[in-house]
Amino acid sequence: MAIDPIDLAHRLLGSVLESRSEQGTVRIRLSEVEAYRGQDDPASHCYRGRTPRNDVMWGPAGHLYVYFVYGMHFCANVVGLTDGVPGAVLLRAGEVLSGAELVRARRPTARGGGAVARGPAILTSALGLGREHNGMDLVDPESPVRLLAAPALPRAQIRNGPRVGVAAAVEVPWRFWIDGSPAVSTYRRGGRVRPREEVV
DNA sequence: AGATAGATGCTCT
DNA sequence: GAGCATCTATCTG
Repeated sequence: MAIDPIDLAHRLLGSVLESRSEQGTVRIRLSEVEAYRGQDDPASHCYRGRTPRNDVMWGPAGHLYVYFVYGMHFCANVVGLTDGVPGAVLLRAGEVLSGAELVRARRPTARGGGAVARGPAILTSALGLGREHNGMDLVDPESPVRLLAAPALPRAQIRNGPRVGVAAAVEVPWRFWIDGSPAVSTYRRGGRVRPREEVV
């Protein structure tokens, strides 16, 4: 199977991600995603070639790519690629359809009270995903984490704009979200803010 | 609303 | 050693 990350991003919007564990089941309807594609995309983890971390992004498609960032957060992607060009779609936000209580317990301080998961690290922890889920097949019915595909949304309901939180290629408009959804992360420009130089 | 600082550790150069 | 596909609390207007 081959699917371009941009097409995958469209298809993911409105789809439901289900995560089962001993603690319970959480279902989240995706409302915001962000596409990354290829070794010529400076913002992609694949920019400098294949490494142990980004290995999953080379396929197969439909698997989960989970990575650790900023020393404390995990982010989750769905792998999508064409013709050996690696890629993935970052899951940024969604509405909690079931398991809101568990979501609250997993991240008590997050805004939204368990009804929404705004922000990739919040969404990932809401689903209880970590290192051990990296590479899982989301299409396998036996998998504890599954993607329940929904009919494609009408294009008119989909908006797109610049990516969030990346220092390179910010202008690439590959962030997609459902128009009017309450579960969309607030835009923040990428890269750390440099401290002002001392004036002598 | 917007800006900022701090938390914290993996990954690659 | 530098740089992160971030979040939250705590300011300032």
